[in-house]
Amino acid sequence: MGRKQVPSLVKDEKLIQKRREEMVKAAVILFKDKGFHRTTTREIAKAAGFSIGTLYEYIRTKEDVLYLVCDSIYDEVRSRLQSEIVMDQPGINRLKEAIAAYFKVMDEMQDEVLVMYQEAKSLSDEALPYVLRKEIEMTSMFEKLIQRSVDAGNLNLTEKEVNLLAHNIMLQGQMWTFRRWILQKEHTLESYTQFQIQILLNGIAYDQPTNQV
Amino acid sequence: MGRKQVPSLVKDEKLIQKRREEMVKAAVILFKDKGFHRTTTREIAKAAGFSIGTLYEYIRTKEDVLYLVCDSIYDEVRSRLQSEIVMDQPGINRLKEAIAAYFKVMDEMQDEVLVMYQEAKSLSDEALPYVLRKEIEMTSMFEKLIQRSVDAGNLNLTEKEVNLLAHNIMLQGQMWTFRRWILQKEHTLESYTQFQIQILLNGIAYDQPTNQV
Amino acid sequence: MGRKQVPSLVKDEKLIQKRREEMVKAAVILFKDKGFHRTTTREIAKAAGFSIGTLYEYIRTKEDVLYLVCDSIYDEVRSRLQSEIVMDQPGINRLKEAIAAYFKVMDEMQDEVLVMYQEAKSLSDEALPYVLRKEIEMTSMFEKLIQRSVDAGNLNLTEKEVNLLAHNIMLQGQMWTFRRWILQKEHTLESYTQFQIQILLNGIAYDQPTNQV
Amino acid sequence: MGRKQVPSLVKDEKLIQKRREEMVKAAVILFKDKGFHRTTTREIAKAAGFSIGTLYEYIRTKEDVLYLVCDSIYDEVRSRLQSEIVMDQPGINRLKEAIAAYFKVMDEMQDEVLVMYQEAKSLSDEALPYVLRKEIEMTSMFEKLIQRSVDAGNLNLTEKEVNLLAHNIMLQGQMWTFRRWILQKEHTLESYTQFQIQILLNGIAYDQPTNQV
DNA sequence: AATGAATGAGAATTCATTCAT
DNA sequence: CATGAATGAATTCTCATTCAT
Repeated sequence: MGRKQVPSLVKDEKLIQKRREEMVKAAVILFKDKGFHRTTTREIAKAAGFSIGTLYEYIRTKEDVLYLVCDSIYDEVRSRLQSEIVMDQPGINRLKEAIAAYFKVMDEMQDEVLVMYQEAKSLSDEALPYVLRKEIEMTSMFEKLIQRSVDAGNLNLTEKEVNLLAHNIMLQGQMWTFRRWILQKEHTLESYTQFQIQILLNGIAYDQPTNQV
Repeated sequence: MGRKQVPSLVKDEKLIQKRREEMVKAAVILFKDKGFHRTTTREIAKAAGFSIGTLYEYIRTKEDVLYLVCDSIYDEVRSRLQSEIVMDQPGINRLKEAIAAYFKVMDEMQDEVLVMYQEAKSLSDEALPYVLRKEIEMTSMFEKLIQRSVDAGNLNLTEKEVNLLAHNIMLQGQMWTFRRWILQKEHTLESYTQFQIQILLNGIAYDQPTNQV
Repeated sequence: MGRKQVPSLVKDEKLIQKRREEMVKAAVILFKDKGFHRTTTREIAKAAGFSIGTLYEYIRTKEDVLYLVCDSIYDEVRSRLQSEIVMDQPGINRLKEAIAAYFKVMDEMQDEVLVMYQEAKSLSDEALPYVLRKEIEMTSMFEKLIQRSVDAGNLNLTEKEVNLLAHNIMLQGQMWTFRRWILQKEHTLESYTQFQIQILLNGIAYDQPTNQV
Repeated sequence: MGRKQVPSLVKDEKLIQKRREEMVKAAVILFKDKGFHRTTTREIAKAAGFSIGTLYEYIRTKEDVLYLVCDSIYDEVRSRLQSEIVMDQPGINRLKEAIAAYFKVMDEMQDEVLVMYQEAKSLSDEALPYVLRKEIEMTSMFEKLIQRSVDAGNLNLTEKEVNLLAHNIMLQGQMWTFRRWILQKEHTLESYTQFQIQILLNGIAYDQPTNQV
């Protein structure tokens, strides 16, 4: 639901999925290395293991590859996240765990995350909204988690503050990859996670006086 | 100090500076609109008001333009910041004022900031370090401010935490432009600033119980 | 007699004929719309109702389709013409009737005629003579009709003049389709036919003074 | 007046004209030989004596070349015609001379005429009207000549007949090139001209009884 | 210093044809 | 016989860069 249709000349749906996976996998590596614009369609085809003609049996334009890449990365992030997060129980600790899980996924998928956020801007006006929607969906996942703690009386936040907090979480996860060149020199994922959670939550939680997480 | 030399065929330094300013001004607008790769050197020259031949009298490659753009934006950010921040006196309030001033500058220079962070990755391995260094310098400006509060006993943070906090500040400023499509729909710069400062500081300041900024 | 052999991988002659008819029918529509070069073999196959693989079971190259199209149109023109023309009796009126019948067929088969004369030039040096021969055959049909009137003493023309007159008739029929964009705005088929016959014949017939047809 | 603007990146109008002439000259030869679609832009550039890059400094698309070719041929035809036709005096003989002059120009410019009428259909919907208008203009030149003889009482024709007669003349001129493969085997330009004029006029002129021209 | 015409390597995309299933 | 996925040569067009004037 809500996914942009990328037309293919090939009919076999299974095959389409398989080939596109190969294509996306190859493209991520290339995009990470050289960026979307400096990567040629021929390189993508070659790296994916098929001919340029075959590539174009599964997409319409080079930009389609970028869209598929972004789409696929979001799906992967979400799927990994869902397997790590238990959303059944409320509470600050659930939220903390979710944040940590999210940071972990960002850490594991650094290359993909980097590619997605660096190159998404090259999507056409038509494709971009689909990708932005996914970002909003992920953000609202955190909003819901935070809201639960608010509802449970563990946090005292207005709606706008909940929203902003969710954005902060999202961006701090991305920051770990964007600023890897400096952050990952000086911090481990664990220390980074610990401190960010502390900053995010301790200022706003009721049970403050003690500074521990 | 630490600026990459961009060679020019023209001798007159005054003229070089003038032409490059025109060129950068034109390029920022174009890059914001179409991105670095989709902007042609012809377009830059035309928008800057001179011929393609003249453009190449003042740069060596298209990438030089990007470097000059990034360089110039950093200088502008810093210069605006410095005129707003009083660094002579320590204290949490000074820090808060600095953060607010930084957010304000980011807000005023949204287009430029967007261009710089979106396109800097297209810089060559040779030019990139010069730009990253500027980012580090700006970050350490905040580090110093924070450190003063630590030294003055207003904050209790390890060196790594100071570093991370500075990064958080930097990124939150950028986030205001990156996520403008969603943030600026729901928040004003003032409310955004207020809340981010609250999150950043209240969790770590000694004088917590009261939730004011 | 005198038809170019287009090889097929399929043995069943009935089937070959059936498939080729489907293919030609589809191709005429496409060629009329987009021209031979802008029409793809895939489109032809699809419009004909079978797969690209099947198309190539019945032809060797795309040009074969064009040849089959031209060939088929000529056959259709001739067949329609023969059912309308009575060649048994001589006389000027027979000739006039034949011309009118020919113009009528051209009018009915406008699309096909247009395609044939516009695209025949794309035939290879090998195939072209077969098509030209058909044109010559049709021309000489008119030559024979005219010659009969000459032999019967109704017209006074040299052999070369008979030939040229036949060409004029042929071209005036085609002109009705070629220049449809202007002619068919200002004339009906009937008025066009009337006047052309008048021009063609009254100048050369013995019984001139009266200007009637 | 009424000419489609073909944009060029080059500013020097003189140069544009010169290069386009070279380009058209080269293209006519190639188009005659292989047709528009089978001729590549690289071939055109090479034959014109400049690089592919330079070619595209003077046109926007390949189709522009075709338009320039058609446009230039029409201009050439008209200019040659005007230098041969005296339009000051009326009379049947003036008309006959004009027809002969037109046939002569068609004969001299066979290659160009062939190219124009075979390939004009490949023009876009946007460019085609400009070319058709030229055809109409030429046709109405003959209309005017015929009308004069009508006005002078030498011919007795309705307006529609005048129009159709003009079309006949136009097409007979073109026919000399279209059907060159057969006509020019059996006729000289002179005999062709003589006979066509006789057919066209003798049937409609008042002074008929004697069949000579 | 300024200009802008010339260059050609390079990039995306198409499409006739083949061939394994 | 029928299918349609695979192929890659070929084509149009772009654009950073140069250099003669």
